[in-house]
Amino acid sequence: MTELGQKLPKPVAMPTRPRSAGCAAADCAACEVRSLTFCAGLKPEEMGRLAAIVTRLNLAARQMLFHEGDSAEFVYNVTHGAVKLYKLLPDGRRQITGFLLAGDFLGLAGKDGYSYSAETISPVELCRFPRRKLDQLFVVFPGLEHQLLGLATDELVAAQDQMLLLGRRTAAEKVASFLLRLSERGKVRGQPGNPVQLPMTRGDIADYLGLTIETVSRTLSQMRRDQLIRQRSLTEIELTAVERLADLAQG
Amino acid sequence: MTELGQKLPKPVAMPTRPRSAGCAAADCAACEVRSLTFCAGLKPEEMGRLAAIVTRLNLAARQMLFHEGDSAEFVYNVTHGAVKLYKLLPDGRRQITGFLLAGDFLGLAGKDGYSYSAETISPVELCRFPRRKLDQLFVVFPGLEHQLLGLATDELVAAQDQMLLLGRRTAAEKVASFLLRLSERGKVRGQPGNPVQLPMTRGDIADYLGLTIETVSRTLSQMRRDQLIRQRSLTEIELTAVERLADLAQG
DNA sequence: AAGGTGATTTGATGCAAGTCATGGTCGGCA
DNA sequence: TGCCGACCATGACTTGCATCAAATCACCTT
Repeated sequence: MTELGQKLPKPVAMPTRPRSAGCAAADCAACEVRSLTFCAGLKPEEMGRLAAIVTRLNLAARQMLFHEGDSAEFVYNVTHGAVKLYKLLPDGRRQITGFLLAGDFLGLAGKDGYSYSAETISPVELCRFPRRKLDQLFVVFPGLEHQLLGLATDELVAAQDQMLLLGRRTAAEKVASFLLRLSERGKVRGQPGNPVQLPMTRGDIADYLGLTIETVSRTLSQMRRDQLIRQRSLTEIELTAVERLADLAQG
Repeated sequence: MTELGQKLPKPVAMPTRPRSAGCAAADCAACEVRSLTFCAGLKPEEMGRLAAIVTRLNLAARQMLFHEGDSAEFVYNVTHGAVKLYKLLPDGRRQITGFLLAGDFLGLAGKDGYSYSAETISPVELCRFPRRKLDQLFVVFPGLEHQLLGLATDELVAAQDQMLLLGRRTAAEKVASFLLRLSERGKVRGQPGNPVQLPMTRGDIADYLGLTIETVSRTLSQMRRDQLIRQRSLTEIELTAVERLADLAQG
């Protein structure tokens, strides 16, 4: 088990970002990640109605967006930074169910409120939509709900992949899969994709892969010895043998 | 690792069920499980349009509905029997991502086709809808897509629960959770909920919980010794101490 | 009733990953 | 500049679950 994140919500100074990218009410047209969100492919009129209900948020690292069980009043789009979603057992064991990067969506919830807690990893910028008002827009613009169903379906596919990983892959396969997936996600966002950025801690990675910190650390060390990766820094890993890494990931 | 299901698709004689419950074109109004499906709460006109595109299927046990990667041309509602969904690794390791019972929905897929294989466990009756025609109905009846988003959200919540189980629970906690969940699902369907029915094999349970057959068997034996359960038969388990079982499940 | 076959249970043993303990590294701050 | 605390790496050991190997059970078929 690892630290719980809630501990030490050290109030970090929140730098006001000068750049205004994202779904700001006045600026959705300039949003860099729009094509990845449910804001993609909307008509100008629909965009305007969306912009009218959105609130832009800036959060420092290690801030809670909401806790598991909270009534689900908002949905969010991440426009900058990284967020982790997790569930806890009463004794503190933690499972991270996802890492969100720029362009990712969160907030779908059943009748029991949010099914996970959400906490920022780095300073984050978000678009926040009141669920109630979004539901009203669905009636006028069914295409919006269609987009959302598409996102939910993608999430479901990813969740099933993660079940296969958690239930049936070995530690080395888990870590290799994780690095490759992060690399792919970088590419989709127009980033290099090869020196992979790891905004999360080893503890977060462990709780995402169903391992311990020590096993993650040892596995990365072994990959370094096997020349599969090179560690430029703690948060930056170069994949030096993507092909062999992919073989390893598949068993 | 366990048997793969594909082996021995022994052609079982398919009994033609006399009863015509389910979403048969002529009989959606009498469907026993409608309230659990996206057919719930539709207006008569919408029901009629749905009934016009549905095909009723009867399948024997151990039949494939489709394979992972197949192009996703249909979605299904299970009206009788049990279905398992699973993903395979190249070396044969298997993760079952879900068991479907009467009233459950399957077939949501991203652009790469179905993300899992689907195989019947027992004789099964299904309603099959062509995805293309369903999409056309969405344009006319947005409420249908709304229902579907609700179902997808519920599935997502369940998937996150399963990640917590696979990544962080012990073998005993996994089996206890599994039995309690099956009991709850029985209740929702108006069944007793206490002698729990297990239509799947020990191997299926193992591949669902990320364990081996032997560990599942040993864990059930231990629960029997601890008077937590009583085994009426291989497929029927009585929960004799639901409270203690729930404590065990939560760690 | 006998025999065959697959599914389940049980026991013995091994190993992958967890736990415990220690030391190193890095960044922030007085 | 040097202390401090969080994070990370690594060695020693422990253990939960997997693996391997039989035995038993459930159920068909003849």
